[in-house]
Amino acid sequence: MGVVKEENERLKLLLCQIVKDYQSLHTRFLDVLKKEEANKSTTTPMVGSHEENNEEHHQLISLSLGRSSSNDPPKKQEKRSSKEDDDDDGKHGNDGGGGLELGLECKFEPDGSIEPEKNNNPSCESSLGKPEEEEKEPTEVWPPSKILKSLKNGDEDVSEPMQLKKTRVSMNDGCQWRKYGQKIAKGNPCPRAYYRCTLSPTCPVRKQVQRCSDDMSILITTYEGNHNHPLPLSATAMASTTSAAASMLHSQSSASQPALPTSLSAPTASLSTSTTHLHALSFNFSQNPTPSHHYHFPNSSISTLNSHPTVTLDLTAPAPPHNNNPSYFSRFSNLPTYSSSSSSSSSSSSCLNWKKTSSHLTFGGPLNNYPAIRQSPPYMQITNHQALSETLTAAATKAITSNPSFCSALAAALTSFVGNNGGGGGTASELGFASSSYLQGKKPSSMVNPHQQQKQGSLLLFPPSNTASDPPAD
DNA sequence: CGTTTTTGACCAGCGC
DNA sequence: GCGCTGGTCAAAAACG
Repeated sequence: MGVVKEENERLKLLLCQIVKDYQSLHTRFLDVLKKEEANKSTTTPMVGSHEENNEEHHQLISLSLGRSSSNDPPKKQEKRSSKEDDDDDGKHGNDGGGGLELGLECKFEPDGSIEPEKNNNPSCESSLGKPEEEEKEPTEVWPPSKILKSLKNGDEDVSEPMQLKKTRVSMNDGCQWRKYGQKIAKGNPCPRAYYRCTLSPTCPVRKQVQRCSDDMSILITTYEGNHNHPLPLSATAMASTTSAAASMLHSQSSASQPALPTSLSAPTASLSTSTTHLHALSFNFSQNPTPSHHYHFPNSSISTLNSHPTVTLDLTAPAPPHNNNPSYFSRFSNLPTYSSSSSSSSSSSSCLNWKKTSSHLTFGGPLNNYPAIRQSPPYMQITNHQALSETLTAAATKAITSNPSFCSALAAALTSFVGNNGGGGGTASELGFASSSYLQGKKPSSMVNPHQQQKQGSLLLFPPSNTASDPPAD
């Protein structure tokens, strides 16, 4: 039904355009007739001149169609013929040379579909299509083979064959992963991919990658387990950044709701990313009835408003002069699962849904326990927000500036983590987070604006290190 | 030829 | 018990 509706909408738009085109042509035709009448009244009617006028007439009409004859929909020619039924001597001799153009912009493919390179990314604008024709394509699963196929059909990617050939996944989060399964999950037409960490044969870390159903340019990554081996530097850098963020979230949540572990609602992370710049990151903690704490990384935020902690990384908009005003973030707070940046430039959003297992939320993260770092208890107690914010700022800045993927990507995410019990002292067997990351070289360009192809990146949230966490307060 | 991805099958947990 | 769903396995295919 969705597909049919969309097709219907497209046809409606097309019909509107054709009608408009027809009216325009009709007006021009009347003008031509008037001119012709005027000429007739001032010159002696002769056969030769009549033919000449006819020829001119045909030419004008033909030019006014403004479309190549080969692609003209039959309807148009019919219209023209009906207009010229008084001299139907077969004149399809439109020389098609320059002249007036009332082109519809959209090309008709042999199969009847509208050509403008459809872009599944709602935030992308086709440079060919009319804005009103840019409707969301139905969500669709994009296996690599299909992606490649679709890319081959397009012409915009011819200049980037390297990207097309690359089908293997390379998760740029500092670890190496091997895909071991794929499944269509309920509620999301995009398949969920399952990866194992291959840095160590015995590493139990798993991660799941799935496209956001709302914006398929966004990938949602969920980690589970703990690495039993050293992490690469790149992963460590991100870990230091994201663990701090996670710590803050967790701290806030646990501090305010120590006895209600399961009441920590699945946080929603939304992030906007730009194609080239990561502007900043900001953390806004507001919890009733306590005053809000706001940590500012320009244009981005992580907030734990009430029961819906939200992480927002707006990497597109320039930093407002004083965006530590909570209202700046209000648009992102309390969003159910998804929020979109209002960025006028290319942007996309992601929603990260927390996975809830049993009675506790889990997110896993590429946790690194090795060699001596033990997984932190489910609750981290952070008492000095100011100090932490500074640490976080430094860590984030360092990680962001040192890792190009941050700059090119978007993506990112969030989270929360959680313990599996509220009373503290639980088994703490699960700790994690979700984040957005990207599939390098696997991103179907048919789904993104070419200008956005560099936007994907990753922001990984790692569990806090021992230095940033304490045992549960209670 | 070794590694990785794909994909159908299998299994377990859960709700009805 | 049955069906649905999510996670994993493993053989085949694809890739480099």
